[in-house]
Parts: sequence; C-alpha cells; structure tokens
Amino acid sequence: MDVSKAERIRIYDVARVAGVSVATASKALNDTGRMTEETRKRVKQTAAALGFRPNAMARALTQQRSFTIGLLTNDTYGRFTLPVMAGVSEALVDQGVSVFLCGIEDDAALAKLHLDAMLDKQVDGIIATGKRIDRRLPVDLSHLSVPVVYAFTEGPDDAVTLVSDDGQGAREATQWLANIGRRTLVHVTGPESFASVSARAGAFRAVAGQGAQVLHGSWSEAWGHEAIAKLWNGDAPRPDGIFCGNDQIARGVVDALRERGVDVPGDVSVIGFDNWEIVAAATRPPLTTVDMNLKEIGREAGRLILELAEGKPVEPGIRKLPCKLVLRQSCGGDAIAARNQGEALQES
Amino acid sequence: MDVSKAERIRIYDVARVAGVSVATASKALNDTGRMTEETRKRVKQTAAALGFRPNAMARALTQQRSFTIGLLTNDTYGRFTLPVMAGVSEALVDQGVSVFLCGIEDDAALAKLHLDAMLDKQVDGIIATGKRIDRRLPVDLSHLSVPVVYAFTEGPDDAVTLVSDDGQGAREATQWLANIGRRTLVHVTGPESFASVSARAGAFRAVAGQGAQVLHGSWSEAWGHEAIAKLWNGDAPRPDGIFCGNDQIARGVVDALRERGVDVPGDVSVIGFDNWEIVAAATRPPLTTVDMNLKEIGREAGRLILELAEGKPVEPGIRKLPCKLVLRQSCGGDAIAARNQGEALQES
DNA sequence: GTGAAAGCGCTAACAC
DNA sequence: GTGTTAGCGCTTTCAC
Repeated sequence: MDVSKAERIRIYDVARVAGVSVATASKALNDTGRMTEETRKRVKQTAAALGFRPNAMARALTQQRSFTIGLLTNDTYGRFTLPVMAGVSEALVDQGVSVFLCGIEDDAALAKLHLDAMLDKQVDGIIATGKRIDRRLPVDLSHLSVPVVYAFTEGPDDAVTLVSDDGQGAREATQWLANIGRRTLVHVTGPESFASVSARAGAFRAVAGQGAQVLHGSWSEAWGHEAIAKLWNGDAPRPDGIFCGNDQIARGVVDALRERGVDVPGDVSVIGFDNWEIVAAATRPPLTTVDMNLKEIGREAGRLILELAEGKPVEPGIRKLPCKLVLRQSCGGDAIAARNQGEALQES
Repeated sequence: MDVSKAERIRIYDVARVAGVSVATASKALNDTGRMTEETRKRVKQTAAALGFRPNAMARALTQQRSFTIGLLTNDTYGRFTLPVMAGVSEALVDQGVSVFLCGIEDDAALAKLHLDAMLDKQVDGIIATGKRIDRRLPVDLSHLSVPVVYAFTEGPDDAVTLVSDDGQGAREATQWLANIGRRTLVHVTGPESFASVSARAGAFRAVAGQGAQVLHGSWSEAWGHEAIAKLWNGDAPRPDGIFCGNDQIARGVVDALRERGVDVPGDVSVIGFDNWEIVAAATRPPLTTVDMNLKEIGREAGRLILELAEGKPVEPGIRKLPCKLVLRQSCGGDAIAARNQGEALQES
C-alpha cells in the first residue's frame, strides 16, 4: 500500500496527537505565547514525528507575508541575471523565501502580465534587474504596494538601487597595468551611449592620463580585432597595455595580437571586463579581467528586499558595490604589480 | 495625497458596490453558477472599475491549486537551464502560472531545502532539469504528492521525461556533411562517459561508416585544438568534414584549422552542437551547428506539468524532441546540400 | 498555562 | 436567480 500520497499533516493533527488545542500547538511551534516548557517540547516533538510542515499559503493569508519574492528581468541571455539570481536565492533560501523568476524581454505587455501574476500571489517584494544600469525595465514599479529593489538596472531617484562600481573597477585595472610598468595604455570599449562605458573610460583616463586613447565600438570579438588593426596600422605609438570594455572585446584583441605575432602578455598586457568564464577562460592566454561581483549584488538585493518586507527602514539611493580584479595570464607581471601595489598602499 | 498604497480591493468590496452578495460576486466573476446575464455583467464591470484582482493565496487555499510550479536545476551556469526556463515560462504565463526557480548546484541539502520550501508553498508541480540527460539531481522526487516532469535530466523509469534526440541531431549533421560531398568524416567529441556522446557517436558512425574515426576528449576549445593537431600530424588521411560534440570543441577546431592555413569551409567543413550563440556566432567563420531545441523542451514540460496538475492522464516514458541544424558559414555547400536533401526526400 | 472563537479572502454547498 | 453558511489551514486576541 502506497502511503506516499497520504494527505499532508495539518496542525490539527499535531494538536490532536499531542493532546492540546490547535491554538496551543500553533503557539508552541512558533515560540510565541506562554506555556510549560514541557508542553512546548512535546508539541514540537509530535510535529517532528508526524513530519508536519505548515501550509505556507494558509499562513500567508493571516500573516500578510508570503515568504515569496519576484525577480523581474529583461536579460534573457542570463549573463547578468544568473549570477544576480544566484546571489538573491542564496540570501533568501535560508529564510524560507522562494523566488519567482520572470523573464520579460523588453515587452511591456509581458512585463505587466508577470507583474500582475506576482502581485496576485502576494509577493513580499520585487527585485528588478536587467542588462545595463542606465536603462529601465518596460514597466512602472514605482507605485506598488510592495517594496522594490533595483539591481543592475535603472530605477527612480528615490528607489533603492544596487550597481557595480564601474569607476573603481576600471581604475584598479588601469592602475594594475601602470603598476606592472606598462606606459602606453589604450582603452578599447563599447558604444559611447552606455553609462558604464563613460564611467569606465573616465576612470581609465584619470589614471592613464587625459591624452590616453579610448576607442569605441560594439561589444564584440570582431570589434576587438578591428581595434587592433587600427592601432597597429596607424601612425600613433603602439600600446603596451590594453584595457578592454568587456571580455569579448578582450578576446578579440588577444586573438588579433597573436595573429600578428605579438606576444601576450610578453609584449602587451590585456585586461578584460566581466569575468565571463566561458570567454575569459577559453582565451589564449586566459584573461585577467574585472569581476563585477554580480552575485554579491544579488545577495545584497536579497537582504535589502527582506528588510523592506519586514518594514525596516532602508536608506534609498544608489549603492555601488566594488569590482574585483581577477588575475589570469593575459596581463603578466603579477609579482611586480603586487609589489608596487603594496608600496602604493603603504604610501597612502 | 498618495493613493498608491491603498488597500487591495477585495471581492467583498466588489460585491458591496455592485449590490450583490459575496457569493454572487464570486460566481459572476468565475463564470459559474446561474444568474441574470445583467447581474453577471454588472459585477464584472464593477470589478474592472475598482481594479479588483483576486488574492491568489486565498483562492489557492480553497481550490487546492496555487497556480505555481517549481523548477529545480543543478545547472548553475544556465547554459541549458535558461532556454528550458524560458520555454516553461512561455507556456505557463498565459495560464497565470508562476515559476519558482531553484538552483541547487549538486548539493543534496540545498536541494532538500528548496524542495521543502516549494512543497510548503503548495506548488502544483515540479519540473526537474539539469545539465546532462544521464545524471539525476541529488534529491528524490519520486514519491511526492505533486506531479513531476523531468526535462534534460534523468528521472525514474516510470516518470515523464523530456530529452533532445541526440541521435537524430547527429544523424542530420553527418548526413549534411555527406550531402555536400564531404567524404572523409571525423567526429571530435566529449568524454565517453556521457550518454549523449555515445548516442551522437553511434548516429555519426551509422551515417559515416563504422570505420569513421571518433575522438574523445574534454568539452573544451583546447581539446578542439589538440584533436586537429592529432589529425593533421598523424598518418591517417585528413578529414574534409568534422562534426564536433559541442560548439566549444568546434570553435577550437576551426581556430586550429585556420592557424594551420586550412580554409573553413573551403577545404574542410565543420559542424558544432548546442547552438550556443556566444560561441557559435563569434567563431570565424560562424558555426553551423545543431540546436537542441531546449526552449521547446521547456514549453512541452510546461504543458505536461499543467495537464498533470489538472489531473489529466499523461503517458509516462521518455519523449525525444527533435534537434534542428542551424546553418551558418562553417560548413559551406548549402546549395548543394539543399539540392541533395531535396532529392533524398523525394526518393524516400 | 491553555483553549475557544474569530478571521485572513475566497469558493462551494445548499437553502430560499 | 441570489444569499446564507461553512469551510480551506493557520494565527491571534481574549477569556478562563
């Protein structure tokens, strides 16, 4: 006889077996109310023995908390969303909070559909995320009855927003190139229209000098090749350090250099941005690159949405989380840089 | 005055405004029960006017259906899970069903944690998915009180399971190479331990001849390079058609060939497997490759879990969904192949 | 200390 | 046709 499909144990069953009322059982299990320590213990033991698990929906109905949040994203490819999602989930699973994932492309109607479905399901909060920090999702989340946290996507001014610190990441990368002795630096990056591109380019120039060259193109390997063709065929002095706007460009750059017989990292050091494993690890040599710590952004978003859901006050505004330089082999001079970095720190 | 945080409209409000009882309002809105068409219309209009949206949790409590399902995956990277997820979501969002995404790595404890959380939340069903079709998730889903569908991961024999048809995909790819006139075919693929590797290799040999060479290695670009080194430095006749086990290997193969001065697709045709955009599109030339139709697997999984949740009978067993050859430039001879393909079809 | 009773928002029998 | 009543499974006053 199959006992697997047995009905779920309800608190009513626990109460009956433990010889107490439903009310007492509830209080015992939730560590509320007053009662003999003995009673509480007995109820808990019976609950455990029976394998009782409270029905979250019933609980939500009374408590006005569903222990459920929604993650709205327009990043179908998942390059940005997945790490964020992983972080969110990691921060929330221990609190018993589950996450609805809603991919909305850039379709306003689809976004509304998902949003309404989530709201109907009484989510405790919504995390909005996307693929760039200067674009909004095609849906207005500013007047909902549940809290919203924006992570890696643009939100209203008075919202709680999390982004990576592009300036700091670019600064560290450029500084690293300088520290290992590279003197002629170039930044090969994406389209000027991206806010992150300006932020990174600005930081690059602040370290490399205002005259340092910045080349804009698409976010592709092809553009990396093209940029090297421009740099090597032109009249200007060739760079010995190249900081790229993302890993795909960096891979194109490294490939193009190798094809010209230029040694990386012997002759030229290259640093990427994103730390997208599939690209960075497969490059020959593997890319030294800037990691945006998206998972940490996710974790923080999870923590914040939880605090908001619990009614705790959270200071609105944009929070920039630091990036981290990940060392592989495309840069070289690690020992030198480490030493110089150490000195720089001591000086400050 | 901010009206945004206004309390949600309940069915009670609709009933009061429409001048009927709550029961009548419920029936009117759900198109059940009997009443004047006029009453029903009036109730619906008031509901719309007030912006009434039923509380899904309250509804779930009575109906025993939460309109929520769980997606369990151990594919952190998301290369397989994301398309599947997109398909699932696409099939379900119109039905008002939301999806809990749970990444469980290969951690049994984490899996249990997520599973329990979902079960507590009364999900109507669970879709299990992973990164290979011959491995199980680290959690037993076989005796749950909710239906389970396995998509791109191994399940029990009597379960409903969806996988891509590796044999058919490999057959089509190999046949294509033969159709464009390639005579010496080689298959460069992943570790023998993968069931999909055997399936693809078997289909390859069935078309290319039992003596056709199959090289096993890792799923990496590096292995693609290595394989070409072996093939070009050895004594055996060099192939003019190479079918690869995934796109990363294919990219390694194409790069290695180019570096040896071998023209792709002029001298050698290369076909990959996976249609992983980031790899396939960035390869020079872009890869012709086999797409596993993961999104369709997801859609089908969504449809099936819904039928099961509604109590409809679904035939258990493994369902293989067809793969599709995606033409880009690494293969060449499209016109020839198309003609031969056409003839082959007419003959059959 | 413990339990009876009310109620979260909705649906479904069953009266009228 | 429409309304009254009784729950779904749980938490929470408030008596006792």
